[in-house]
Amino acid sequence: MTDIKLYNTMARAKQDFTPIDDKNVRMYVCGPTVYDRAHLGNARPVVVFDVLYRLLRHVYGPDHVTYVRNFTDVDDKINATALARKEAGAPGTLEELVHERSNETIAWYLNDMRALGAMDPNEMPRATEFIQPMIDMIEDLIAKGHAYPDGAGHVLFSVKSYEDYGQLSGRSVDDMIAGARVEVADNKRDPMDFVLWKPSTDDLPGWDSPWGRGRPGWHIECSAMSHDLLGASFDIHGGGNDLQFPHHENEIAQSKCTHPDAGFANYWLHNEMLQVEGKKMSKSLGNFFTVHDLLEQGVPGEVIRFVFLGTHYRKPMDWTEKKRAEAEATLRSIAQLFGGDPHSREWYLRGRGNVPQEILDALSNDLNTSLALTYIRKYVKNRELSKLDASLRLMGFEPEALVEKFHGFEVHAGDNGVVRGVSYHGDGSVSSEHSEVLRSLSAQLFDARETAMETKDFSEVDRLKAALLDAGVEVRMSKNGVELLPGTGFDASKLEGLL
RNA sequence: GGCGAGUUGGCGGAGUGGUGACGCAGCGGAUUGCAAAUCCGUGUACAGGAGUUCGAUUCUCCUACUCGCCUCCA
Repeated sequence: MTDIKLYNTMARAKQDFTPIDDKNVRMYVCGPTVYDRAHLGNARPVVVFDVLYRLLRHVYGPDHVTYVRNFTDVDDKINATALARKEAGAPGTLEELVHERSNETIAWYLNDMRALGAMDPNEMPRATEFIQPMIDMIEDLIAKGHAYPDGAGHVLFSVKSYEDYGQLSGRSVDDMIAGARVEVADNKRDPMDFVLWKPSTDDLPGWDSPWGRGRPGWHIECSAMSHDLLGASFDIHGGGNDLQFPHHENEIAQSKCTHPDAGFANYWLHNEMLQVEGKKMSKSLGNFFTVHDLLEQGVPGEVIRFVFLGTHYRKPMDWTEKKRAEAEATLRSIAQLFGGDPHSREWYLRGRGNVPQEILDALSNDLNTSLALTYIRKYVKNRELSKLDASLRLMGFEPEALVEKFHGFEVHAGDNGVVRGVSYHGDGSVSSEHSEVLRSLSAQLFDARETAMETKDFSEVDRLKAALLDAGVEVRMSKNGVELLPGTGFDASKLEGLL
């Protein structure tokens, strides 16, 4: 069995991964707050942990891994949208409108993430479905002396009651107070105490609780949901490193205090943040965009995934136009390898090959996806289709989809000594009308070239070629034939009048 | 101010106690009517300083710089 090594934030070291139960490897990843479209940064942990999920399934078996990723659907921004809709005259109660907004953004999220090749987790719990377990947990924390109500509808967690508080993020409560950037509130016994439950006004969603009508704080949901779905002890807990503090620290405090004898999560994995052209993505810098924006612009999800996997998950990843273009070129070459020559399709017929050990070794070494992609490039270069196919699949790329999306459209005109004619491969991205034009042009260019080879007058050939290039069509000629490949900048209108 | 991460060739990006991937770009060549594509070849890189060592880019310390978190945030 492949030995997996993972960098455990808790230990600040790469460790051998040993699951609690190798028949049920359990992973929890903090999911999105579903108030709007997922931005590109939201997609990084999804892709990172999707690779880990696939690796775990490969190593332990697809039926022996449980992956849970939550949706946070208790949030003021969701409420604000719902309230605005209600005020604009939308039918339904506020609760219904909140639920409607969450449903809407969850559907967007799943569509976008699937476009990136991310598998759906086994469970995708919503915070609003786990209010009672949260209330139960809060009551238990109060009973054990780790939390206290303030009498005004809040319940707070007492960080001083948990001596290991700060272990994950390497901070001490005293240091943080010294940093003096903590919110001062007179209902807190300690400035670092955080909210488990807070009151809701009438215009906010709320649930009845022993402390009055209210809603849960942010951190308690993950403690409650992971416990319900994975148990008091599970293997991996993941998320972006911005969640390390305070979110994960607080989760640990809540869960460990509720279940003092359990280990909660054994391995804590954190991905680094994403940047755009060297800068943090932010609305004020004008470099903020969603996954959906990119997809709409015609950037295939596979390209986004490929770019993401090119950088190790624990390093900041810079999304740049140049990387986008390089990834697209690489995927195109893969597609042409699989789809270009019918003879190469024997890879379909031979069945699935084994994943090369070097790929497994790379991924098992704390998800060295960048190194794995290096091997993938090597397989492309050496035309090792079986290895390439198996490796791509493990990393979440479907060769069939790559062929369909990136092989694009090409026209061959030529003479193979037996048959003289025109063939083409299309994926529907070029209309049939345009494909007819291209087919005619390819035949015309081939004939013109044959003539020119005898007369040595290449003016007509050059005229056609220049016009095709201008229209965004790549032209490849040899004595065997002509290939026309419309590229991303293909403009069919520029071909009018050539025929 | 506190905590943490990082600094590898033109760019991106792995990795290692013993001359150092890979991709892109560049350069040279083959090929091509010219190109494109392809193929072959090609690179005085490991922030600076000190230390450990037979030997460090890889380990330790210091300095500089960059970035993140500390507030909703993946």
